[in-house]
Amino acid sequence: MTRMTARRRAPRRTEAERNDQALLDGARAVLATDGAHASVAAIAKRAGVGIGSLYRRYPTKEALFLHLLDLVLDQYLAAAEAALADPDPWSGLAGYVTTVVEFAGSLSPIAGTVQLPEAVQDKNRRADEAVAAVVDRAHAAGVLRPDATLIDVELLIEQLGKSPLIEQLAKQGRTDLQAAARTARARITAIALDGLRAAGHPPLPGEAPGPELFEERWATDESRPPEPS
Amino acid sequence: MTRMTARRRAPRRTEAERNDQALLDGARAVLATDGAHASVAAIAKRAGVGIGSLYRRYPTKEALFLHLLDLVLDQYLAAAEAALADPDPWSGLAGYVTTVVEFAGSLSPIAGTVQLPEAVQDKNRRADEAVAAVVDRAHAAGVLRPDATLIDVELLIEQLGKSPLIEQLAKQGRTDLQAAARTARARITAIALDGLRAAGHPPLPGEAPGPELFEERWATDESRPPEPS
DNA sequence: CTATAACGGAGTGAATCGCTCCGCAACCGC
DNA sequence: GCGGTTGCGGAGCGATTCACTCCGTTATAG
Repeated sequence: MTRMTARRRAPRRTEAERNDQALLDGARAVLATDGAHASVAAIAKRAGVGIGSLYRRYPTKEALFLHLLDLVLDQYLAAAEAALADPDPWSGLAGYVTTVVEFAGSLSPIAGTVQLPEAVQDKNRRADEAVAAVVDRAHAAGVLRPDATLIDVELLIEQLGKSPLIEQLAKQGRTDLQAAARTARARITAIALDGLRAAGHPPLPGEAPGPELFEERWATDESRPPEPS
Repeated sequence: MTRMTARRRAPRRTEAERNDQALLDGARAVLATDGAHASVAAIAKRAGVGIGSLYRRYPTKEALFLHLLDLVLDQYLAAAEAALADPDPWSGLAGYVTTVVEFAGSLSPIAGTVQLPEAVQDKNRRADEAVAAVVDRAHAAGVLRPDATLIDVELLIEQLGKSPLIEQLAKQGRTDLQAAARTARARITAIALDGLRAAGHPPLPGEAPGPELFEERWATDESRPPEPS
């Protein structure tokens, strides 16, 4: 092996970084529209990048998804911290929900398909704790309806994050209607938030959902069929 | 295979009808979980029916979907009429939403993929008129918040109808958690309905969504641009 | 018994997938 | 200039999956 005397200035570093960002953006967009069946070819084309370049940066499709997932978890964390920084417990929570709904859709398609490394699971846990703090504060301040649990809020976010309308319009290339579709979803989010606010609402039906609905979604350990080499 | 001596008068006709129903149920289930990529093999297996039997009844996969779509539109219509039959405008609307959310998810995957025959378009229009009447009555009675339009309500239904959680659990075969997931969604629907009720809510953000968001979704005639590659 | 009709599913060609491989261009130290 | 290195795009590969066909089997009717 030739030995690397010193780390030289990478020649086309800038283009590489730009490509990496484009790849991540493209992956997010294609994942949102095509779901779990998103193909690497579609991602590369969307990013304006060759397939070969994609595979130099990421050894596999799954690695790209995991990296993307990691970045999205950072967004979750940042949003939760911003919510806690808001002096008003309600507007903190409401802002968190509206923010997160905007980018939550990319994740769910790969929920059951990948095995999470320890670091990502950790980050996931930290994000959960942060949003739990936001919800707890809202509960303590009496601005969030008492019968709505943390799980309810998280499920609501996930439910609103994945918009069939936006996805279909994106798939049809109707970029002209995209903005209208996003404000339409913002209105629906506002409606849901009004229903989440403490008021004289009738009690919610059924049992409060348990945490297992969330926890077991990413755990693929035993549910994943063993892969023989 | 085992000889069916015990079953005496089991004419093939009955089995055929039973198969047809099983096929439709299976198609609905698989469409809900696999989306537009649902395969005929999966549908047949889910229905416990051979592929050959499927293709004797329906000349093509699309024909099966269209038949299913027709039946679902009947459900929409029936739900809207039941809502109008309810003497209380609010509980009529609320019941409509909760009912429709249960089965709305099956449709959206095939929204942009098929060309609708005239009869189905007609039925679609009639269903739209019926739900418009439900919403109008609620508006007139002052029980529905005035700034929420018919389109808002329809989009809300579509948004809640497609549940990533339920779909993923179904895909993983976690039938044990399915019931919990459904009640969880019912709670979220209840929250949204509380936010839809007339009260001192702050005004909804943005412009009210126009009808084009809905109308142009099924129209595949010329709106579909020839796919450039 | 034979004839008929509905059955299930292996098989088929086409399409698509993740991924590899390689020729080419941009940039480096000299 | 020049050789060497690095990143680039995409044709092509084997594997997989798709919608659909075809046919041998099986239960009922006459």
